[in-house]
Amino acid sequence: MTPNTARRKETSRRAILTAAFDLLLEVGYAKLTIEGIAARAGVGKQTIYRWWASKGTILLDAFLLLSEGAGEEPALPDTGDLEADLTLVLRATVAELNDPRYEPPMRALAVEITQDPELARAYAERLDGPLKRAKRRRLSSAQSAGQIAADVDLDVAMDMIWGPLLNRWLQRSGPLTEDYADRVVATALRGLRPR
Amino acid sequence: MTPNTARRKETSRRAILTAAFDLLLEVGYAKLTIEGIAARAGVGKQTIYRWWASKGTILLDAFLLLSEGAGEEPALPDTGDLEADLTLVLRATVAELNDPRYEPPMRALAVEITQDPELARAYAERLDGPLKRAKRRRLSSAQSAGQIAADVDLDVAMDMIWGPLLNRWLQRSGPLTEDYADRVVATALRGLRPR
Amino acid sequence: MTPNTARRKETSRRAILTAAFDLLLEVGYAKLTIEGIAARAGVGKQTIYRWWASKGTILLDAFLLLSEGAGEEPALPDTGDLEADLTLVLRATVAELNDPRYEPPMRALAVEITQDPELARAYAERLDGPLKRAKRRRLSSAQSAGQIAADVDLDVAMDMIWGPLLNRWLQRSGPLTEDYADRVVATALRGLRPR
Amino acid sequence: MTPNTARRKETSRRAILTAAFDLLLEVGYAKLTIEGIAARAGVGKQTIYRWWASKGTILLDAFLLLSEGAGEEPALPDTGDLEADLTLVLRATVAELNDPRYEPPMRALAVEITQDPELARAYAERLDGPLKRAKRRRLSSAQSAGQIAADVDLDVAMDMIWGPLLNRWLQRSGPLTEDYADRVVATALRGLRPR
DNA sequence: AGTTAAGCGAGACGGTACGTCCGGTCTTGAA
DNA sequence: TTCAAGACCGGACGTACCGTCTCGCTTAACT
Repeated sequence: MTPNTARRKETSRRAILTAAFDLLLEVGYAKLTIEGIAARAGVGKQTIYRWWASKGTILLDAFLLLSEGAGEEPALPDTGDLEADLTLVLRATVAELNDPRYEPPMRALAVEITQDPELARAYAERLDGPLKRAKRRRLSSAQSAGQIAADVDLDVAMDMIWGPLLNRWLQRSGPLTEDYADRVVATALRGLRPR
Repeated sequence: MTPNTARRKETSRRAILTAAFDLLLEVGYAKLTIEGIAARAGVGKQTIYRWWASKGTILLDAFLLLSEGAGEEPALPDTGDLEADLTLVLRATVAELNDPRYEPPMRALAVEITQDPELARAYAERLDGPLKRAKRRRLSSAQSAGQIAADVDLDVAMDMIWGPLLNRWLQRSGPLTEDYADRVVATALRGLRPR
Repeated sequence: MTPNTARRKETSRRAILTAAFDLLLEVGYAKLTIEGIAARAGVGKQTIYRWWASKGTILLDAFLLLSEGAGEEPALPDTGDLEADLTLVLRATVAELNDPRYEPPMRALAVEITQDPELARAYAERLDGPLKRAKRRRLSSAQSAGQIAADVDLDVAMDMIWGPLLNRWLQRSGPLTEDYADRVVATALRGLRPR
Repeated sequence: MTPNTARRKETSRRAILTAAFDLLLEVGYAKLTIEGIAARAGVGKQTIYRWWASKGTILLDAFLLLSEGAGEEPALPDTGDLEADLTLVLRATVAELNDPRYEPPMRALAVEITQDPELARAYAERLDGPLKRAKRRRLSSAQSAGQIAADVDLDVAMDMIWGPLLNRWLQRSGPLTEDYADRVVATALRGLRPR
């Protein structure tokens, strides 16, 4: 039943993931079809169905293909100035989310994740995990340096910094600008209460 | 081109929205089809296509049907204790997002919004707008009462309070519990920096 | 369940039958596909599946379309000379079975009939029936005229005259020539025994 | 190009032919696939493609496997009474054609022959040939004995005796009974004309 | 009150993609 | 070298829905 991974054709695998990515940019997610991917990749449909359970898992693998070979764990900048570092990072995130080359696949993946818990798990583990650990390391370093209170829950802190951005992007609840990123960082760090 | 609203059959409108809602719970969003809705509602497909532009707009109207007749603008509790009030409200939100009767349609709507800017606009205006205004009023009241610093950007504040929750729910990036809600409120209010 | 015949589109029906016939000649029966017929006819596949149960029934209808409007019952020539008439008719049959325009569809239909009793029934009733009655009428007339013994079973007689021809054609058990037709007629009429 | 027959594995050959025969009875000709035969025979698909050109040739070989070892040329009974002998033989043929164990494969082979002249040739030579020679010998013997007129064309005679039966079976143009067999023999022998 | 035209339920239609099945070829490793 | 196993490309299958299009019927609105 489970296919024999040893005999898998690597060229076909890459062709499929590349075709999926390219087509997504060309025709959009709504018109992205398995048949289209197979045709573009020069591959039988069965070869796709044999190795992937859904369009979402193809997208996830396509993303992973991009970072394949990168190898190393990613890291956030750590100049010692937390606010400056976060501002830099969030501005980069804003730029990426607005980039017409990355927005469509990311949005497509987000949509699939919303509907598929299993895919969400795989995403969390394979794509988001390394990034999340990098974020946590930076916050942890800031906490050690006394820039974040010792009793702050870093997981909540991460959600409070990146959540608003992602949410505004996903829900289109407002324009996604550098200015907005800056304000989020500033507000998250200083808190809402008067001092 | 635009059909004559005056002649519209109200019973069919309600039947369609109700059928859409019911089917969503029964078969899930992936298997929710226009044909299925029409059949369930005892209605011709054309009647649906005549009045709605997409599945997303049907879902939006279905939600609005629920709150139809409610009439009044919603309001958040205001006991004077901001943290207590927010905790209460976010716990309720958590409960709603976990409710098997509300989760599927909300998630479906979120998915459509992610992919359709026009629907996002309609959602922001008709469904989310009143709620957002209520949230803003409560924070504004807290600001007047000196519980929130005068120079805090209330829009960012709102995103920082509700964003993490929504994000965790949409992305399934972690369990959505009352405890999490409490920690978000507490962290948002006091900020991350040591005092 | 059963589609509404009243709303059936006659142009599509004819386009499908014509396309099936034409394709059969062009690509041969082995490569005749429903998809191909639909594409050639400019019709959705569903329209074919809605009205026909199998490729065989399409073929049968395509044949019937040819004789549509002919209206009248066919008749065999009756000059009073049975042997001459039969010889004429069998030679015509040989010519038809060898005609590259008629052989492929006839063979295809024969193949389908071999495998599908229900289709065989429909064929017997709608296509072969009128022809068989004509044959029987001619033999009956000969019997009345004293050219065939009164106690001969006309159904067996028919099979004995036309069966060898059809069989040789279907089974390709030998060349199908006018000479063969002549010999069959002669032998059938006079019997095998010496007189 | 042609594989080395010397190295051919006899067990696989028999397994394939047996599997084909068994599957034909189990699932019917329409669902008889090369893959299915290979799987049932415990054989790679390539092994089938290496040695057989088509499903029809497999069927033909499967039939030949049945009579393998029989070795001797078959012969029709020859009691001196032609009509009795033929009646006996045709009744046996009727029984065979109605036998649920033999009908499906014979019909399948007939279908393939209808569509494939090359297979028809092979069938005529290897399977039908011996039988036909036996029939011819019996008629020839009858002719020598004066039971068939000297100038009767024995090939036509054979077709006239066996053709109606085969035809009725293939075309399902009527019930295939012993009575019918008897009538065919009687009518063929005495001819249609009054004496 | 009678006529007209819209909305309506129904569902056939031309299409597109689905996910499956199988054909025929090719590759791998064991015998 | 043959073989069992099975991945591969290709392509047809029969199904499900899409969004459009008639078809009569019902039902307001406007003579």
